Parts: sequence; C-alpha cells; structure tokens
Amino acid sequence: MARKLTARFFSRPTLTVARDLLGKYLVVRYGRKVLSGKIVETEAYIGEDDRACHASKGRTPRSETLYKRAGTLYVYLIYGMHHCLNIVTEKADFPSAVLIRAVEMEGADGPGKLCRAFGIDRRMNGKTVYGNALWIEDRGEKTPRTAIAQSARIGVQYAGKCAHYPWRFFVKNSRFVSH
DNA sequence: GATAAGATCATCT
DNA sequence: GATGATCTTATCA
Repeated sequence: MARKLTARFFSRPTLTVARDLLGKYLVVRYGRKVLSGKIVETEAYIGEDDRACHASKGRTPRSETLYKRAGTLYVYLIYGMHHCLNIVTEKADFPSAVLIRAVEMEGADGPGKLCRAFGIDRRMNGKTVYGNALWIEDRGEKTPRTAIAQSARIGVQYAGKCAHYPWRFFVKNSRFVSH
C-alpha cells in the first residue's frame, strides 16, 4: 500500500512534482523513532533565471546540490537559525527543487519548524530521498485538483517579478498550512 | 486581529 | 561587510 517514491517521480517538471507531492507522506527515521506527516504545502524553485532560486547566481559551493540528480536532498540554513528541506527535481545539471513548507503534524507548519520537528539539519544535504533515513511515501490517498490552491511564493520579495510567480501549492482548508 | 523588530550565522561580495 | 526560501515575541488596536 505505502509506496516509496523513486527518482522517477522527481525527474518530472518541477511544478508537476510540487503539486503531486501534496497528499504524499514525509517519513523520517532517526534512531528507532519514525516520524511522518502528510505534505500539505510546497514551493517550486526552478533554474538560474528564477531570481528567488539559490542557483540564480550560478554554481557555487552551496547551490551545487541543486544541480545534482532528481531525488537529492537540499538542506540549508537560513536566517542563522532555521533549516529548510528541499528535494531536487528534473535532470542533473539543471538546478531546480521543491521546498517542503508544511506537513500535517503538530509544530510542523512552516519550513523552519518542519525541520526542527523532524530533526532535519545540514547533515542531510546531498543525501537522497530514497535512503533509509528520510523518504516520501505514497499511501494511495488521492488529492483532488479542487482541493489544491496555488499562490505566489513566500518570503522572496527581493526577487523582482519572480516573486509573483504562482509557484506555491497548498491544500485548501488545512490548518497546518503556514500563515 | 495586525504589524514590527530581534535573533544569529553560512554564504557570497 | 551585507543579507536572507523564518520564527518568536512584543506592542498596538
């Protein structure tokens, strides 16, 4: 019933992956604990032309992860204290990823809190999404198109017109979606 | 309810 | 030396 998503799922266009991730489950194991929650909010970051994407300045030691193959985890520290979890999409050498913004779990509404709740930090950067510490499951739940809403991304006002791209996807009426 | 400011550091200039 | 894919707390209404 629960099916682990493979690289094939993440190799598709980033916007498709971002939308399809809604309703899937993020599962993290550390020690003998397993935590999981349904994904209800994502954002897409696509290519060097997207000024909100960390690859907009080309390859750097940090953005290098975005150029890896689909299914690679990109985790970075923001504002000196919060981690954000992304999954790289599309082809190798094309920088794109989906940011996981919220899952249905107490204290996991918002990318920073989500990583804190799941114990995710920079040690996960560069790992894959099909290992045995972190993965995504399809539990067969269908998320109807009508339950999905789209909007501009959050926290990227500096990105000029890229800030207005409707590349954020979320499940309507979920109380776990960030404010 | 809304808005503002402060925390705090890896990364890039 | 500047800045950010955020969050918490404080203050006002």
